[in-house]
Amino acid sequence: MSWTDERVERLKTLWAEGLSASQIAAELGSVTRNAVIGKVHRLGLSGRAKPQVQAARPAAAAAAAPRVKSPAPPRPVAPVAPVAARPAPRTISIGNVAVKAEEMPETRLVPAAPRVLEAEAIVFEKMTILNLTEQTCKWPIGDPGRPDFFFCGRKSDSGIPYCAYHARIAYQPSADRKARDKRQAG
DNA sequence: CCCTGATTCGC
DNA sequence: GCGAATCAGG
Repeated sequence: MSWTDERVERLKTLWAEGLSASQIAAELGSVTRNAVIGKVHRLGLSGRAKPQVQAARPAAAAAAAPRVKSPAPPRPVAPVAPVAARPAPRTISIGNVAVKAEEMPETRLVPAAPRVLEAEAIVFEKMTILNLTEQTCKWPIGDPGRPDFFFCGRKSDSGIPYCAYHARIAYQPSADRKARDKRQAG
């Protein structure tokens, strides 16, 4: 695959939208982020409007993204294995306390503003599906199948599919679980 | 370790 | 022109 006019235009657009080189590489396919960066320099581009930083704050990043018109975003693919069986949490019980998803640390529900939803959906998909790795938290936020769905995305170490926060929820210590169950039972 | 863009230089 | 390797930084 080479830099056809079409792919160059796509590159310009995505770069202007603030996607990172690796995200653009994934979007275009058949190129590495190095190739993208090299091309960006040869084109004399450089310095995007709003750098997207990391994927850890999808709502904020998307809010900063330009509101571009775009075709309907492709449906997110079914989430990877560990996620599939787990419902998207709106509230989560920790002990006998229900925590709203909105209040979970460093997680955000996507604002419902329809006019920015299209741009957000694209960014989120890149940051969710394409950027999920062995060590990103796969706790789903929102409804899979909706364009504003995304994963928590924070770091998850040692082969655990969730970040430290969500791992605690997913894998409650037996003592805590027993205590909670006892309270609920009696 | 994860990621980012910048630069070099053999191809 | 291209992009892997490398560098420098968060």
